[in-house]
Amino acid sequence: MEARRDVFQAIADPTRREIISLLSFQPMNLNAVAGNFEVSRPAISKHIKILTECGLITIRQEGRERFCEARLDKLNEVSEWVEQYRKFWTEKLDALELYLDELQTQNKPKQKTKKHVNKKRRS
Amino acid sequence: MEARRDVFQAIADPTRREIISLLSFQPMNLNAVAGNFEVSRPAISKHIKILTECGLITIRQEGRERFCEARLDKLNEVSEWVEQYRKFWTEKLDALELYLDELQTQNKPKQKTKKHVNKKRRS
DNA sequence: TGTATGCGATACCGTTTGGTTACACAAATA
DNA sequence: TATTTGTGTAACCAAACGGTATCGCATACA
Repeated sequence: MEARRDVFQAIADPTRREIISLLSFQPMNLNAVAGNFEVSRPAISKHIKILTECGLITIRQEGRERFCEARLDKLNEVSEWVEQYRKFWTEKLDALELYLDELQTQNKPKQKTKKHVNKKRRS
Repeated sequence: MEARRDVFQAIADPTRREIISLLSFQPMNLNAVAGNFEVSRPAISKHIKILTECGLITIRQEGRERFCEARLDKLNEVSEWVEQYRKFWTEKLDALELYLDELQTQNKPKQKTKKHVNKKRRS
């Protein structure tokens, strides 16, 4: 079970993405994490190990319990890789979006975003 | 070789990420793509197939050649998934901000935060 | 027409993945 | 002290992965 271990490979598995989601709310010990899934506890333990190996979560030992905490800054690597291609899928609609943005700004000029909205972001 | 086939799994392989990079510059036929790698042509063919199956590239047949074109808008799925966690790694102030948001929510429960805070989620 | 090219498809192979059951063991609890 | 709880680990398994070599077959070209 030793191999290439990077963030891209770590988030490829849907169960691991769910674990990340869970832990983004609050740290949990391993059994608590496992309680949210159908699969066995050792299976989750392996996923946790993988996530730990690539730095997406850290373990804090506390007595016999091991609390897992999300370290989501490692996702920045994925973000940067993806974002370099954003221009390939936003370009066409940029004009429209700009128009909509300005419309919104005119209507509600007071609304502060405070969220680094990452400008273009279409679904 | 049939299985789960989604964008996350597709970009997990470094060779496939390189193929995406190549094709983001211009469409190329399959042999041209394969020419950029050490591995054999059938191996690249398989990668191309996987990328096609999850919509990251499209094939345009032209005589006996098959031109591969990147359809990077499919990366939006990855982008959206990652970006929902951005607040966990961008600025340290974000934690404070989240805290303040929740405080505000408690004080004025009517004010919608638009941040899906999602406390607990145990089953 | 004969030959070279571009590529799919198949068969095969070793390794990795994601899962299981079973056991071991320290820490917490009764 | 006896027992429950939280977890690691080992052994095992089927399937998927990433690769290869090879054959076949249109299409293009000499």
